[in-house]
Parts: sequence; structure tokens; C-alpha cells
Amino acid sequence: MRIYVNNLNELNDNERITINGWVQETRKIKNLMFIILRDNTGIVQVTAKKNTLSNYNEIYDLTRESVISVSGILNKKSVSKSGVEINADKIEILSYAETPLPMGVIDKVSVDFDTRLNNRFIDLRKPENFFIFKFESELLFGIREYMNSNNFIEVHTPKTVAAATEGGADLFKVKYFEKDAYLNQSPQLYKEILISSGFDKVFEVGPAFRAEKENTVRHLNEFTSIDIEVAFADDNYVMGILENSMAHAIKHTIKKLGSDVFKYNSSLGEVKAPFPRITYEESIYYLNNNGFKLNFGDDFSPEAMKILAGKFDNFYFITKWPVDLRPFYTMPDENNPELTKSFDLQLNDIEITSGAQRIHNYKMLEQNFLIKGLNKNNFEFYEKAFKYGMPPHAGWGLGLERLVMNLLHLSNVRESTLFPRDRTRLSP
RNA sequence: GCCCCGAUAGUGUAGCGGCCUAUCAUACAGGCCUGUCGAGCCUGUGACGUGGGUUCAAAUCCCGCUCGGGGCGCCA
Repeated sequence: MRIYVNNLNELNDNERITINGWVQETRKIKNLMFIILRDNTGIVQVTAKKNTLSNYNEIYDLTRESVISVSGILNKKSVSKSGVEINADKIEILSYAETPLPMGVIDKVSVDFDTRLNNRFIDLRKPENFFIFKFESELLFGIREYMNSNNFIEVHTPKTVAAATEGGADLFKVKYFEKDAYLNQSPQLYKEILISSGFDKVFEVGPAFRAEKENTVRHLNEFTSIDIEVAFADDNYVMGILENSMAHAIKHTIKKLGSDVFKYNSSLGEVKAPFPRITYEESIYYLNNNGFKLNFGDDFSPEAMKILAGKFDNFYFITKWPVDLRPFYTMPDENNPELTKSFDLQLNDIEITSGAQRIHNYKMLEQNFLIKGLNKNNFEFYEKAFKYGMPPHAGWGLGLERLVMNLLHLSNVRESTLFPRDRTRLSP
């Protein structure tokens, strides 16, 4: 059985163990040396002595971040600060790290974010960065668990598509044998087709691509989108799914990861569904009373979003957006044709989810192609699904990296992306 | 697409026309040291993005380029 650093407490004093990891640090005193060994659960001190190690000279020259396997006796009454150490009698060098490192894991000097991303493999050795992705993994597990227990089917739709259909966002063009293709900006149209297929409740976790030349701390050109679509549902129903899945996933994550999460966000434990709701028109009214000059139909600037966010603790919905600010498939409000049955979920001042009840009537959809100036020929594969039995339906899409960024109070969405793709970065 | 800012050892910085043969820290290499734990002490290696220009003199001032950061716009 593999032993990890965080298992050591459960073992007995003087027990014989083998443990693997990276050499985080060495402190050398001629015939005695200390190695701080790190695995992804923590660090432990290894004591190596010349008279107990046959390859002491080789070990003495170990470089930081080399990978070793240590066998020895667990000493739980160590005089070291942690109180635990391993008295090594055998150390095997599995991988020797070159020097100097492109960046240090525990150096006291700061490192530019750009340098960190260029050396992401080392950057992620830092426990605080690794933690972000453990958090993401647990959060996503919690969301999946919620969806699964509510009878959602997880699906996978194509990311390579034929036409730049939906207007609006720019798409990346790729060669597809003798044809042109595009990287999909969202699974939207495919989720809806599956609703006509009778899947009833679908969800998908997958990449989405946007070719917009943004240069901000909240945009990526490739991000992970969590999408759901539900048949015979309206906007309110899927808002309920959203807030409950968030509350469930956060609760799960806190339970699994413990108080570490509060180092990033001390109020995370207070997230409870339902989330507060404000309509688009109420938001406009509020912002006009707080120094902004906004008309009906205007979108909110980042500055305005900060002011609005000040009204709420963390999550809140902005509902009933104007028709002009929403895509062609958004269902208009039956009480006011200028508004839609749509919503954004905000977390602090950032939009993390956009959703709505969708139009399921084929004629209405065709009319919207005209109004939005879209070429209906590009939508044949989609429209077809509406002609032969399409239930009313609603759904949403959520940016996973943005969710994690905001839950952990990170200042840049690239922090919650393993290998970010942005305006200028395509590597690693 | 627009605006602002930046580029000096592996890493992070100081410098802002001549005191630069370029500062400091950290890392790295070598040495001393059998209980270190931000180890300590000694020695050493290592850098001005690129192409022009101004000047007696450029890391420093000007222009182009390249690369990067941030804000806005755009954005399911």
C-alpha cells in the first residue's frame, strides 16, 4: 500500500515505511542531512545520515525537486518542528532534477504570473495552486452528484461544427479535410436537439471556444462549460436546479476538503439556496439611483456590475432581460414581449451562468432568424428537430473556471485554469 | 479594435545620461559544519528583448519592431 504524508499520523511510532515524493528542500551538515519530502498530501522531514546510507554521497548532492523513494523508520517523537520524521536507511533516486529550476516551488522571491504559467508544471506543485484544482474536482463531483440524483443524463456533443451559425461571438476556424469547420462556442443547439429526442434532462461538461480578442482577467478563449437542458420546464424551474446544485456542490466540497476552503473564502459556508433575484429593470433602476446613466436595453459595464454586486452577498440572479440582449432562441415573456424568460447567475460582480426558457415553436424560431439577421440555411440541422415534436424546455450554461475563481476569491480566471488559452497564450 | 503600462542574471528587483567593470535578495556551484527546520558562515558563477537614432558618452532619452501585463469595447 502506498503511504502518503497525510497517512503518517495513523501509523505507529518506529514503523517501517516507504514513501515517495519530491525533494522540496535539503539542509546539509556534512555527515547529516535533512530532506523535506513533498507529496501531494503534504511534507515530511527525512533524516539521512552518512553511517546509515550506503549511497550517502549521492544523496548529499540531490537537487531540489528530484524524485526519490525513501525507506526507513517512522519517528513520531522527533525533535523537528513537525514532531514527525523518517530516519532513512535507504533512499533511491528515481528522477534527478536539473538546476537551476526555472522557478522555485518554495522560494521567498515572488514570481510573475506569466513566468508561473510558462512553468505551470512546477507552479502546480505549490500546494495552494494544486488545491484550486482539487477544489474544482470536488465541486464538479458535487454538481454531477446532484444532476445524477435528479435523473439527468450526461451527454457529449460535437465540438467541431459546420457553420458559424449563431452570429454574435467569433469562432475559431479549422480545416476539416476538404471543408471548413469551426470550434463550437456552446453545446446549446445540440442540447436542444436532444430534448426533442426525449432525453428529458441532459447535462454536459465540456470545452467551449470563443475567438474574441478579449484581454481581461475574466475571459478565456477556451473554457469548460457546464450545460443543462430540461424538457417541459421553464426558466424558474432551471433556476431552481442551478441554485440547488450550487448549494449542494459547495456543501459537498466543504465536507470533503474541510476548513482549507475557508483560507480562500471565509463566507463559503454561508451559501444557501434559494438565491436572491432582481429583474433587469430593477437593476437599471437601482444603478440609475447610484450614479449610472442607463437606459432600458443597455448592458451593464463591469463598473456597474460592481455596484450592483454590492447589494448582494455572493450569488444572485438577474432575470427578465430585454429581447435585444439575448440570443434568438430565448423565449419572450408572455406578459411583456420586450422582455425574455431569461436569467444570469451572478457571483459577486461576475456573470457565471446564462440561461432561459427556450423557444420551442418552429414558426417563432424562424421569425427570430429574420429579426436577428441570421441565415436560416445554416440552421437546418437544428430547426428540423423542432418540426416533429419539440417540448417546451429551458436550460443554462455555466463557466466552471469563473465559478471556481469567484468561489475561491481568485483575482484572475487563469488561476483556476490548468493551462489557460487566452488572447496570446497557446502554450503550454 | 481602442487606451494605458512594462521588458535588467534561473527567479524577483535597484538604476532613470557619465559615479555601471550594473544594486540587492533568492536560486545555483564550491567550501566549513552530526539536529537543521526562513539553517548559519566563507568564496564564486550569472543579466540590460531587438533594430535604428540623439549625444563626446545610453540600461537610462527618442522612434520602429517583438514579446508581455492591465483596462475598455466586443462576448450565449
